[in-house]
Amino acid sequence: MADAITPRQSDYSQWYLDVVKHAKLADYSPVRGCMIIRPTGYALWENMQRALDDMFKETGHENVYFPLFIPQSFMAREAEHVEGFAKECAVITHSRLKLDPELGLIADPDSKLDENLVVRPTSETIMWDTYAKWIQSWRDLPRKYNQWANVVRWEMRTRLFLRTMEFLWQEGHTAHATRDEAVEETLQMLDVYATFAEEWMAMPVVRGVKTASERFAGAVDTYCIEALMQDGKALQAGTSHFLGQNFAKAFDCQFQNRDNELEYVWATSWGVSTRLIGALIMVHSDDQGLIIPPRLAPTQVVLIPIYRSDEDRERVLAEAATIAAELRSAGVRMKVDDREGYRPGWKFNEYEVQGVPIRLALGPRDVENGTVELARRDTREKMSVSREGLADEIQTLLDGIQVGLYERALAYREANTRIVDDYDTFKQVLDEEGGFIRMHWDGTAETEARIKEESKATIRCIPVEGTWPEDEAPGTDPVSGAPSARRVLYARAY
RNA sequence: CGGGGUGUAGCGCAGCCCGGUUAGCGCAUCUGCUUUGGGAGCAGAGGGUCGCAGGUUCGAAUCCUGCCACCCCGACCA
Repeated sequence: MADAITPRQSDYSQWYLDVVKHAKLADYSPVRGCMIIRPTGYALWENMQRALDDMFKETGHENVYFPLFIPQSFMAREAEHVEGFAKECAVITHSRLKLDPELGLIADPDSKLDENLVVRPTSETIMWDTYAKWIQSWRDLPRKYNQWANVVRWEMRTRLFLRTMEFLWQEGHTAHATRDEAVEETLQMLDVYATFAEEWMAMPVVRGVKTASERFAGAVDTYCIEALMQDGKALQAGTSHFLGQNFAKAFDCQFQNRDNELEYVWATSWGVSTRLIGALIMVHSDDQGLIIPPRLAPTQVVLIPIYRSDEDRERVLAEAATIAAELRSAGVRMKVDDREGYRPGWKFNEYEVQGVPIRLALGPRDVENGTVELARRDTREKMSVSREGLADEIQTLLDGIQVGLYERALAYREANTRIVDDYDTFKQVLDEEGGFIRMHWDGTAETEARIKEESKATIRCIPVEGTWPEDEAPGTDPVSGAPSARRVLYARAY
C-alpha cells in the first residue's frame, strides 16, 4: 500500500496538498512559492482554457499578447493601483551577470537599467498606455481584448494552485465609449465566468459585487463569483472589474465622441486563473483523491485490460481496441491502459486517485459474455454492463455524472448557507461549521473591519439582484445596531 | 518581520541526549522467477559531500560557534 491521502476530516489542508501530489497535478519548484504544473494538471488547464476561450470569442473578444515587463514608472500612474500592488512586485534592475573573483556570479553593476522593469502583476497599465495610442475616435471603440499569460505577485505565503507567486491566467481588458456599455461588459463577463463555473466545473457560485475594502486596486466596482469549499471556507473564483475612467485618465486615453467632444474612455478588466484548479479539487474531490467533472476531464474513460495468458491478452486487447474506437468516434476522450508491469489493481487505484470519471475493466470473462465492468468515480459504484450500446450508455452516464456533481456541490452549499441575525450565532457558526452566512450589514467599512478583526470572516460579496430576493429587504445590522439596506454574504475565505 | 520546528538515499524517517570500525529502516527504483478481476510475492542489486563553513577531539551525523534553506503559526494576501 502506497502512502495514503490524509482524510479531509483530520486535516483539510493536508488533504488538499495530498490530492494535488497524488493526482500528479503539480509539484514544488526550486523557487519558493512557484509550482511546476505536471501533464495531468496542465491538460486540465488546457480544457478550461479552451472552454473559456470559446466563450470569450462568442462574446466578441479577440486575443492579444502584451509584454511580461512593465516600465516601473507605469505602476505609479494610477494612485490606488500602485498602492495595491507595490508590495508584491518583482523588480528587474540589471540585464547581465558577471563572474566576480571574490563574490562569484553577481548582477553586473555596469548593466544596471536606466529604468527598472516590473514583472507584470496584472496588465492594466501597459495595456492602457497602448490603448491611448490606438483610440482617438468613437469609431475606434469598443476594444475587447483578452490575453492568456502568466503573472507574478510576490506573495508571502503560498499554496499550490490557490496562491502561487507566478500563476497562469487570462486577463480581459476592454475599452468602451460609454459608462453603460462598460458596466454591461463587466456584468456580461461575470456571467460568462459563472456559466463556466456551473456548467463546466459543476461548481455552484454566488455572483456579487465586492465592498469598497475588497475592491481591486484601481476599480470603481469589483464583481466576483464566490464558491464554497468542502471545509466551509469561501474561495473567490473569478473577478470582473468596472474600472470607470481611472486608467484612461492615468494614461491619458481620450476619444472624440459623436458630439465632437473629448472624453475619457471607459474600461473593464476581468480574469480567472489556475486557482480554478484548486477550486475544482476542493469542491468535488474525496478521501480517495481527485474527482474531475466529465466535461473538463482530460481522460473521460479509461479501459484496463485484464488477462493471464498470451492468448487471453490478444483477445482482450483486440476487444479493448474495438471498444476504444467506438467510444472515440462517439466523441469520448478515451484511453486504454495496456502498460505491462502494472497490475490491474494498481491501475484501478491510480485512475481513482487521478479522478478519471469512468473506468472500464475488460477481462476474458467479459469478452466471453459480451460485457464490460464499469466503475464510476463520483459514487464509486461498480456494475457489469453489456457491450451492446456501450457508447450511448457511457455518454448518458458522463452527462449524468456532470449534473450529479453539480447537484451534490449545490446541496452542500445550500446546507451550509445560513441566515443569521445575531453576532454570537454568527461567530458560533463560523467556529463550528463555517459556510456562507447571510447577515445584515450597515454598509460601513468600520463594521466590516471590526467583524473581520474579531471573527476572521469577510464580506465575500453583496449578491446580485435575485440571488436571494428575501435578502434584499432592509433590516438591522446585529453588530452595530445600525439600519441595514440588505443582507450580504459573509464567510471565512482562502 | 516576530514565535516555534526541521535539515541524514528519489520520498518518509531512525540514529544525535551519552562521539568509536563498512550510517540504518520503510516506500520507491533496477534484475530474475512466479504472478495479473482492487495498490503482488520471493530472491538479489544499485543509490549517501549526514544543509553549509569553521572549531573541539586520536576520532564528529552525534559536542561547540556561525551561516543558509525549508516547514508550521502570526502579520500580509487584486
